[in-house]
Amino acid sequence: MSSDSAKNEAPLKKKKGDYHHGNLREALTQAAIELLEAEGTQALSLRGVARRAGVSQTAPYRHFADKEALLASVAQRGFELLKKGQLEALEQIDNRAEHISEVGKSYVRFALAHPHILRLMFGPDISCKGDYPDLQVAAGEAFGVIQTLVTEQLSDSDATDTNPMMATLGAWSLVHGISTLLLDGHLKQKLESGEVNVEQLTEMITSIYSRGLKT
Amino acid sequence: MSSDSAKNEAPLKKKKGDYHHGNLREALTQAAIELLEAEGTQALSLRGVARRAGVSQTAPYRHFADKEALLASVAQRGFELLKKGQLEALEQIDNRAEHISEVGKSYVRFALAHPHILRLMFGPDISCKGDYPDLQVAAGEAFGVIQTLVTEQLSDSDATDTNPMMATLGAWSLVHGISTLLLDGHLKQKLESGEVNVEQLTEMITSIYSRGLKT
DNA sequence: CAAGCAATGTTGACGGCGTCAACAAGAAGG
DNA sequence: CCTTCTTGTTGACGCCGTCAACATTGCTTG
Repeated sequence: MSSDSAKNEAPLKKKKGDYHHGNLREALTQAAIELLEAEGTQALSLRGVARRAGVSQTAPYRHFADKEALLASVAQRGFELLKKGQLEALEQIDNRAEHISEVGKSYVRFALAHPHILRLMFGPDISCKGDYPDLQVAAGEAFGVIQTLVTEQLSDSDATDTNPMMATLGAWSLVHGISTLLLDGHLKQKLESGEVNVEQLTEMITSIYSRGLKT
Repeated sequence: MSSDSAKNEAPLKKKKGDYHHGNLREALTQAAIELLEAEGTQALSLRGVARRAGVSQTAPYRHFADKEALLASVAQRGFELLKKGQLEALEQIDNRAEHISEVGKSYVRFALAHPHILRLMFGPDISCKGDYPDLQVAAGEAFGVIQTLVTEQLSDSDATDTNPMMATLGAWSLVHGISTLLLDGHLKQKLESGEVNVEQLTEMITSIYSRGLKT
């Protein structure tokens, strides 16, 4: 979005001696993402985030109601990034029939690239997602990408008795299930036994589902 | 395994004045399950578990290396319970073609009945599952049930080019994805918009996948 | 049956955490 | 310049997981 201009109006690190930071909310979110990707959810503390941003332990409370609110901000970034990845993956494929597999693979790719963020986006660390409207909007938009694809695929086929929303939820469940099982290490050993890599697995599985949509 | 005999050799609550408990490992696991189901992972503390079992805060360390080891014990129970539910669901259905949907529904039922335990079973709270052999065995057995079903279904059809292991992983991903998305509240609002309940959704989606297996 | 030893439970302490109340420094507007 | 609001700091509280040191109990072996 915004590249740093010459004036440097939004410092991400506080300069020593400055009492006011200038853009602490953004800096905290960024610091949280970095710590999260490096250490995981368990190791992510509000105090640690504050330290990394160079402020005192209670400074975050001027910008976030509590730790969960900061996590929600991170999760929102996650959904935005996920949507972006999906759209980019789609741009490169013309054949409509391959769209579902392609967006599935980009979903899995995102999960493997940002495991901790994905868990934050979906897990229980943010107990009530309804409390964060921005987060809900971002999540809804990412879902919308899948929804469009599945609906297209259905209208291309002759399966008029299949509810588009239900079919979408199925596709989402499928790629989400692959992703979370992968992250938690439940698929790794089984993949090795079949000499198949993750991309191939995703391709196979989404194909099976996609085939089921056409009848 | 061992049922309590007349002698009551395994008290689950320590009697006041008894220095030794007799079966603290079991009692702690049970206490952890109760607290988990009542309050969720976030609120589950080792000290709280010890309090509920009526022992001091460090007593658990005689039976578990650390908090994670206790959680692993709970997760193991979860897998055993899941497998049991799946087998029971299967017993009641003769028609082989309905088996996948049926075990899928029992998986989702388990998830809704024990959300916190399911998250423990799969989530990152137990960081390295390989460290707990009993847990891995239990997880493997629950997976085995799905594997048997999918392999049966494949051999009933004429799809000889589909790898049974990959098809199994797909089925697992599907029901696992439905379950976790449900738990985290991502499907609820979408279900309402389509006036469909959870059982129906699971039925529809597993049917789509199952159909894809037959071609 | 007694002595000793291993197993099991307790007490007290340490540092880290999330969060709150009280205070301080700077910015903004008259 | 003086007031007032925003933003950041200090210090404290009660939790947490975990460790070391100690106490109690029950089993084993002579």
